[in-house]
Amino acid sequence: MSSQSLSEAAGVSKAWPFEEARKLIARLATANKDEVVFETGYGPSGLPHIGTFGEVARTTMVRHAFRVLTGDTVKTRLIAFSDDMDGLRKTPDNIPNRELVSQHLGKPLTRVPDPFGEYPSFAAHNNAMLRRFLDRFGFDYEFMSSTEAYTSGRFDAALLRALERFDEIQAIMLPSLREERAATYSPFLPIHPVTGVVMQAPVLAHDAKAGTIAWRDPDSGETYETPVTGGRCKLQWKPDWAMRWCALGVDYEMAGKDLIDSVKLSSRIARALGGEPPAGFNYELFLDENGQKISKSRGNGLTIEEWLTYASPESLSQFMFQKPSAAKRLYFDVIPRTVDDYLGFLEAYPDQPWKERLGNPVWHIHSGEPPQPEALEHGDGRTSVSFAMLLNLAAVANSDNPAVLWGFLRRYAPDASPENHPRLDSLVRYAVAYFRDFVAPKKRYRLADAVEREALAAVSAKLGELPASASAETVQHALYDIARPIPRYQDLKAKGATPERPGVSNDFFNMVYAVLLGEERGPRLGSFIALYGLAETRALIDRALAGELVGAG
RNA sequence: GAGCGCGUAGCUCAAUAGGUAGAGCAUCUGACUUUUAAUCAGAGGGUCGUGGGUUCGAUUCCCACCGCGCUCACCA
Repeated sequence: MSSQSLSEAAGVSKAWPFEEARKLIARLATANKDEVVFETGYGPSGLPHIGTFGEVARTTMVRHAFRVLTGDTVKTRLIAFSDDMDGLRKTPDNIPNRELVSQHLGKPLTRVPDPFGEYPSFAAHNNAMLRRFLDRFGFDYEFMSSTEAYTSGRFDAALLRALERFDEIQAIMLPSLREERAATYSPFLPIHPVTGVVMQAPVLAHDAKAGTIAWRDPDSGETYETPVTGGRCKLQWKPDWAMRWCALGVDYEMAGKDLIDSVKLSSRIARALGGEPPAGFNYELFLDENGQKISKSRGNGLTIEEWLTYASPESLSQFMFQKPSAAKRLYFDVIPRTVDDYLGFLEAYPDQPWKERLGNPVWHIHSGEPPQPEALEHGDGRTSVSFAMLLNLAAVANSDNPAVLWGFLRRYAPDASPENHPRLDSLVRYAVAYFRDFVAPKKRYRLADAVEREALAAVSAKLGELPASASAETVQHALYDIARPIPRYQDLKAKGATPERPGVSNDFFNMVYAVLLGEERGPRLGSFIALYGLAETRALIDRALAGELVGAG
């Protein structure tokens, strides 16, 4: 496992981050640059979502693969670019103070007040949300504000170049637009000197030498001559993207498949500006359970908060690593499987040769340093605990208390604890959350009839007599002895059963599950009661007999 | 109209360097604690969408076709 074999394996790895990184190396060979810039962009709404995570996570994987391929001899940067100079198109539905915001329609988001009253502007609020989001996952990035880049003059040279190539840009853009739109299209959008609105007005004239455009305000009829520099104009989206690539020297940017045409147009514009469009690829979109595109407005699919309620960020990275070029359905059911995929890869990693390690998602997820897998030690071996198993266990334990699950785990591995298995503990907590939200609400309790009430009362009385520390075995036998005399539950066909000492049929236990747990099946009752607590079980029986569970279920 | 993705076991999906198809769940069988599986062992089940081509050999590469679905064509 020398570093030699790592770099050899990296050179031929078929894992997609390496394939992407190789595109960059090829690009670098002709570009004569000493650093590589990765970019991810964010629209005006700025609110981070699961796709935001995916794009940054995937870009970070390519960046890391590139660093390994080049032996970290080339500087890399990841720019998180916020389009906060875009005009506010419509008032969002999900904000307070909508009337305040609606007075500023059309202005750059950095000049719209923050409806939440916490930041100097709406854009500042959204940008803060974005950064908090990215920081939460520990992404390494440089934040960049479009407004700041424009007003600081950082884009000035590229803007003047764009003005110079005005006609070339129009020649690229106009054929892609409908006739009526093409008639008024301008790559430059002046900021109205009086109202501050981002104007979509036809350009009457452009003067590359003076660095200005002339345009007419359609409302007042007044004409203005506005410099394209210093934040007094911004560019329309596709030219904007192209200009930014050139100004910032962006080498790599990926985008969703819905942007294929935009990437093509922006790339042509970038060449017209004398630049080379970045490498990158178009990833497939995420679909919901029914194969529909996930959209925030429709609220289908899965949100990142939902994912992180039931599984770790690493498992989400695992999902994002898998085949970006294939459409993936992203809905609740994929979580447990993805988590277990991740755990499986984590477990396989230490024993793999480099060639396979570099194709192993956990190498990419953890930037080449995946953590040790956590397994339970028991007897002569180690057992890894899968998420599916924990979900099952949570249902069996019928508890949303992690300590109860740990009680079951400790029966298996007495030395295990949340302290010495922290990641397993978080897995337990996720499983419990799943139980609480998806299993518990589906419980359907039923009322006990006269015979069942009597049996349960007898169980409760018996539990009252036993010491609180009674073993699972003791409780189990006590249950048999209670059910045995009841004709309804006698089973003469049970193994070892005699007419004098009949066996106990499943019906007894099924009754307990249905009445006490609201389930058709359940845990081995002796074990369950011993762990759940004798007093707690008696309280549960009291509630069941009082009919409280039926209402609650 | 343009650009994609996907068609593999009943279901959900794998198969990263062409070489006799795998997993999980489901189903069935057996063992075991006098019920219930965080148990163990095993079984069944697929002409890898259709038809061609390249090859000693194709689920894999190429072409065509069929089916399902998505995206774009207003704005970002």
